[in-house]
Amino acid sequence: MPRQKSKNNEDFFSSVYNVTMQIPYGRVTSYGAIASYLGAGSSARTVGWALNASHNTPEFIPAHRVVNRNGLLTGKFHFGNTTTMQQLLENEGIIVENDRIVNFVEKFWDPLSELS
DNA sequence: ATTCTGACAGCAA
DNA sequence: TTTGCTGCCAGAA
Repeated sequence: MPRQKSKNNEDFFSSVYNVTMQIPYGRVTSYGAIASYLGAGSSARTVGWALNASHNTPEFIPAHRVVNRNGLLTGKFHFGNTTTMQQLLENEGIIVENDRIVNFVEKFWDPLSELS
């Protein structure tokens, strides 16, 4: 049961990466869900900030599977081209329309429930 | 140490 | 329904 806020072997960033990398193929989650799972509560913004730095990590972070609570691809501008994120999602069988995941509820993957 | 900003979320108009 | 402001946490200058 992860509850350690600070003073952990893993930084907040690493924790975010760890959870994000565990998102199953063809599934998505939200910043708030990750923040909630990490115990950050309402620090969803920080999660996004961490993913922003994910480009600096040697590991591949499926950040395209992380969207806001509305299922909007708010971070698509950080993938170089605004179409990259959508392409990646559609490649995984996720329908994206108007920068929004259509069947977001079906594809939603909650670390709180799935990962415990 | 202080201030600003951010790939969010929630609520008020 | 859409727009805007506020709260939240962590990092960079």
